[in-house]
Amino acid sequence: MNIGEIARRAGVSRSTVSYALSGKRPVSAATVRRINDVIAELGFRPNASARALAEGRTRTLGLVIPPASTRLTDVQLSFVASVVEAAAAHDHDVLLSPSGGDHDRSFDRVVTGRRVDGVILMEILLHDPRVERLTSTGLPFVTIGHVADPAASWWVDVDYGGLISRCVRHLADLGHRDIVLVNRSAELVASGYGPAVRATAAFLRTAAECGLIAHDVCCSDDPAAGVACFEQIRADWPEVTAAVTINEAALPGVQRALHAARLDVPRDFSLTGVIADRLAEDFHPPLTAADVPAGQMARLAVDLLLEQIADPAATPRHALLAPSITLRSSTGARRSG
Amino acid sequence: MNIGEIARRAGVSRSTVSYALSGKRPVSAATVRRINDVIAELGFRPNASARALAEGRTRTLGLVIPPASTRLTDVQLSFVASVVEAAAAHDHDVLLSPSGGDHDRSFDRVVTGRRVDGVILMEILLHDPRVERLTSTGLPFVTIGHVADPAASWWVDVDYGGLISRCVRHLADLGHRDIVLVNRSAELVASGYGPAVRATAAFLRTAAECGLIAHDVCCSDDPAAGVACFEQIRADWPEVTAAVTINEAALPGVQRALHAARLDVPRDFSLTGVIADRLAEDFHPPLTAADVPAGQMARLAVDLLLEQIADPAATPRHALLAPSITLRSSTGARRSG
DNA sequence: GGCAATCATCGAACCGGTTCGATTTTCGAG
DNA sequence: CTCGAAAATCGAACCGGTTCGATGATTGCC
Repeated sequence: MNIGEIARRAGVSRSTVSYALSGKRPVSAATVRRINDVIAELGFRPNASARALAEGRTRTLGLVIPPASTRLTDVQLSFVASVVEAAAAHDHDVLLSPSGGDHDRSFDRVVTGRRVDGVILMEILLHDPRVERLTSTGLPFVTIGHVADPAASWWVDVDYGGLISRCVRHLADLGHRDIVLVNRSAELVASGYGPAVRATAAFLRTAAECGLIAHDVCCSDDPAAGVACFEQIRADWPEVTAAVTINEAALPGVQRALHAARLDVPRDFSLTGVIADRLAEDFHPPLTAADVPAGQMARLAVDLLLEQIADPAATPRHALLAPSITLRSSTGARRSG
Repeated sequence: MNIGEIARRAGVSRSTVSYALSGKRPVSAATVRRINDVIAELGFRPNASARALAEGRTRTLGLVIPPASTRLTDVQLSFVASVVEAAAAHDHDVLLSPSGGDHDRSFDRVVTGRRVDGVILMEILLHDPRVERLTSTGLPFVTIGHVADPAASWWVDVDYGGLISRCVRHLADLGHRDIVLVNRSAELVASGYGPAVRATAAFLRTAAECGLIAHDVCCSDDPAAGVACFEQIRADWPEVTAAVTINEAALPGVQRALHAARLDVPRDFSLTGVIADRLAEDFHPPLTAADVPAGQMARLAVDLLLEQIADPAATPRHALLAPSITLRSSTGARRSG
């Protein structure tokens, strides 16, 4: 069923059907009704490829996700789902492309084949080759996380630095003197993953400002690493009384290690950081933490991208989200002694 | 940059460029080289929409996922990522469409707008309206999970029934007499979600065959529900010594409840079921469980779908996976007394 | 050397929409 | 009743590829 067939049965030209459906030119009420009747009877949906070809846009957004090998975290997952829903709300579809590093076919196809009108790039690095490729093709894109020159590009990010600073001050206020940052994996930090890098910087700076003794460790994104990491901390720095973390995936392991060491939270040890609400509430006890507002970020990213697609020459816009820290039960005053 | 421009610069016709690139007709070596030189210099990627329009296929697969509101589980997430990678390996892209129930715009657009060559449908129900819609449009599709008439359609599934049976027999062999099934949410069961329904049936049947006393409870997909559910089990049926579960999301809660009740696994209580390897190994102690092989299912689903797209009239094929149960440390003999 | 078979290439039609300029119809004002 | 403007509709071009039939250039064979 195509527009020509509809036109024939309704006794009008193809262009009239097109105008009747799009409303871009007036069509008499009688004709519109006749066309609608035919469509209602036969069921017609314009061919998306033909429309894309004619209009020069696909009404499709690309979403570049980390490859399957990199285990996706819970937050990333809900981000993906939210992007799809936000796009759907604007009558757009989402094409997925797993891409880690430099080149890969999927990313190529999506970017250069005009399959999408714009791209959302997850998990970018401070110096990301994909950002450069996108820039050189002129395809509109929004990054999750920002790059070296923030003013020149479109992005949405969480203010990891600010949040970590507030976590540190919170612990300082509670009297803690020796604290540790449980970061994400060493590879991510080494490759210049923004949140990890900025968290480290803010952590060390703020700790110094508050006169605290600060350590930081990297930890792979899985529970087993969390156990090992925490045991290492206890062994190397037994005087540490509080931890700040941005590593959600390691949390179950940290929980187990705390338990194995017979440390009560928050009586013996305080724990806080940037953790999705869901996970923070599932912890025992519930964690004082800053939420990662994945849904909100997804909607913002889609909005920004559509805005950029509508006017590619517009001045880049961005959003730095600073969710508030929710006080729950995992932080408490250091026990004197 | 389009094919006409390439043709002009290479001094040949558009069709010659097309044949040179596709190899569907012989082109002289000299001409091929000239065309390749021009392309190398200017960079050309055929417009995907134009190609789709001309060829009548999009080289894109649709993946219908549960909506964001239904929190996606870890397995589902890795399934999505694996589908995208498997499709990419065959030079296909993946279009995401969140859809729960009956109608929704995204599903409509994807299905009726000829945006995709075929569809993979996750989380189907025994009687699923979307299956009927797809059937009536004639669009090739593969379901994850199977419907009432398994022979008539293409699907990939895990043999939940068989696995649960084996779990029950395993517990019976260990001497357990009173066991419980921790199912997924009551809503899912009520709506006819295949794995939940088949797990229940197999659980009750096998328990009866083994002469066990069997209970089954539904549990929402989150840790808090897991705690509540387990406490309820202890209160209502204190004689229960082992549980079988297919609810991965509730596991952290079950763990907490076991701990709170001061029950040692497997000394005081045995726990098994269908649980992704990753999660089973993260549990403390590691769970004796059947893996949900999401990656394998994804690759199979993509293979079947491409096969069906290539020959829509082919006899439906399907795959019922029965992963083996990995013995770990969470099941043990019932203590007599 | 002439004729057929083969190879390389071209031009045109087609996929199914959108859009622009032109044409026909309708209607009100003079 | 006529004329002109506005409203409704039409036809054709276009988006950028693929594909088919036709044409011209080579080559092999007798």
